[in-house]
Amino acid sequence: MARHLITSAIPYINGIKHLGNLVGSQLPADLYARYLRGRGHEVLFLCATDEHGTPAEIAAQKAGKPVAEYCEEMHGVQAALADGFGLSFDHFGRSSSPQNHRLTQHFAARLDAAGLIREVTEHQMYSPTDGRFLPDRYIEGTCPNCGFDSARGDQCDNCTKQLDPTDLINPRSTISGATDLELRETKHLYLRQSAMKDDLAAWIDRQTDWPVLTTSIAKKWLNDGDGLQDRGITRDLDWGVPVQRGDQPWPGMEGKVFYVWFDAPIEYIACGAEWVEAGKGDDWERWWRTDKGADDVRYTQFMGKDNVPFHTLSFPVTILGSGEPWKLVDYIKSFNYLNYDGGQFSTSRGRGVFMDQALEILPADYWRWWLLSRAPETSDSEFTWEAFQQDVNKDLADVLGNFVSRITKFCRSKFGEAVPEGGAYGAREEALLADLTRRIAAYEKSMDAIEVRKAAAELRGIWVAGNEYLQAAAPWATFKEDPQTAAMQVRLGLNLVRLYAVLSAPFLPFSSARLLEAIGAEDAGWPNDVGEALRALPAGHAFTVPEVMFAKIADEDRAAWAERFAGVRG
RNA sequence: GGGCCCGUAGCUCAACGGUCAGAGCAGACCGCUCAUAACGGUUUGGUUGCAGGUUCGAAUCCUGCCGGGCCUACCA
Repeated sequence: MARHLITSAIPYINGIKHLGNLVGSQLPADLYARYLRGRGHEVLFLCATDEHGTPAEIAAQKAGKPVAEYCEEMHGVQAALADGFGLSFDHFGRSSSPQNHRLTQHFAARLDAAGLIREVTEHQMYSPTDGRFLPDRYIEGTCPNCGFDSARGDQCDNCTKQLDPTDLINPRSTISGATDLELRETKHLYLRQSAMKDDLAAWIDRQTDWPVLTTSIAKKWLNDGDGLQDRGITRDLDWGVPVQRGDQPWPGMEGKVFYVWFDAPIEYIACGAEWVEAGKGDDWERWWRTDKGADDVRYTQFMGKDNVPFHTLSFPVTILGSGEPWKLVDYIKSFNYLNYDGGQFSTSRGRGVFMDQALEILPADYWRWWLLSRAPETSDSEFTWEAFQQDVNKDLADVLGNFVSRITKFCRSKFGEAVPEGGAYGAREEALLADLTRRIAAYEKSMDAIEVRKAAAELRGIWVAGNEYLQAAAPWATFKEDPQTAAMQVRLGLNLVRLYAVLSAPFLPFSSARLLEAIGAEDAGWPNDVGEALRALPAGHAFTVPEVMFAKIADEDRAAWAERFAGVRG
């Protein structure tokens, strides 16, 4: 038994996430956490909402609420959706928690003491009308290069030229439309990432088993142009962690907060403290401090590719630069993007399926299965309703659901609703055991390596093996000549249902629970020995025939949904 | 502009220097009738984007070209 710390990239607070966000971090992290728990390992799986930054303040303003109240509400909404998808976080925290405030300020003090923070005076656009400094993206104007009239302050979407907000002709605030923007002087703290470039490079070079996606992005940032740049870690905002050195004031930084990308990863750690505070655990440091028991912990992070620089560079600088024995990540699993029907998911245009809508139209396991079995591991992948319908109907309804249906119903009609007695294994059964043993080992290997699509394919193969067995054994034919042998075949088939429920639980937790309940299984332990696992339900054991496990998606539904989610959400 | 990734059967993907390039879906045929008209078997289908090169041997390594995607540091 090993100890596994797992974190999923923390979702931003300003709205409901779409399926692309879900499959990029939280869902695979949950798959891995459930699998490891199933194997009997000790797991701490943490996630939280990322609540600071300009977008949160603006979203709150639009909702007509104080930002703290808005965040609390949205945290509740996201927590409920996470629950709906069966995301089994040990704790779902908040980056705005007091624990994170304290820890973020603590790290800042340590980094400052280590000489890794410097002050920089710079000029930024300020909007008196909005009463705030505006990030480059919140300023629009006419592109000096091509004349496009909606160029953003960081880049022109029309000619792709990179811009500085001061380059724009007739700049205006995208929040209020105000044009009375002025350049103001302001002072910020920068994290001297450049000072740790060599340490980071050496650390990345040692990670030979990480996904190419992860290491290539990290190396790009390390070596691009003049190398790793220092990064501003403070902002002129009201909502956030106040800039302090530990619990001491930071002269010159009054009224400023830490940049959300500085405090967000620290929340991974603070979330452990929240977990204890919530009464769910009693010692978070044994997961996070290598001097307090975290030496034997394996720490795995999950994220979309856009998050990789912060997890391979900025956050490790925070950890290493502190000079304290915090647990550093051991493995980073990153994902590409899931596109929607020929384009990108778009939150602003309501294009694609969002978590709340997904749960309205179908059970969570449909989404979990499809998203995970087609996860964008090696390249971007695409959601289409045709593929979704076809794959889900085939894999879940026809292969798994129908297997459960045919064996339970056959037993009920010939032997009643209890596991039949009699008969003994022959060559066919021994071959099945050998086949399953091999397939389960392959499944475990893929899950251990977090090769999600491969694991799904192997699980499906295990389901298919059940149908192959029934076809070959043909208990409906055997029953006429040799009821004892038919009883043995049916008993084996019913035990396969229990085995499938156990093996499928990481992918299909809700369906797995339904199956175990229907079949009346008391033991849902991972099968260490297949032969033994297939004797778990003894002769005479009562069961019930479950309702249709997976109703098929009809053509009319598919067509209606395709239209409904094509764009423009309320 | 720079960098990275990808281009393999109609579709989604696997093989990452070595037996006839594999699997699922879709298609065709056969079988079964327990089952959600479900299941099983057989089978059609590929000069592995193009052109060169290295090698006894290349989908795999190198060069160039064509096509697609992503990233490029003040959104998070």
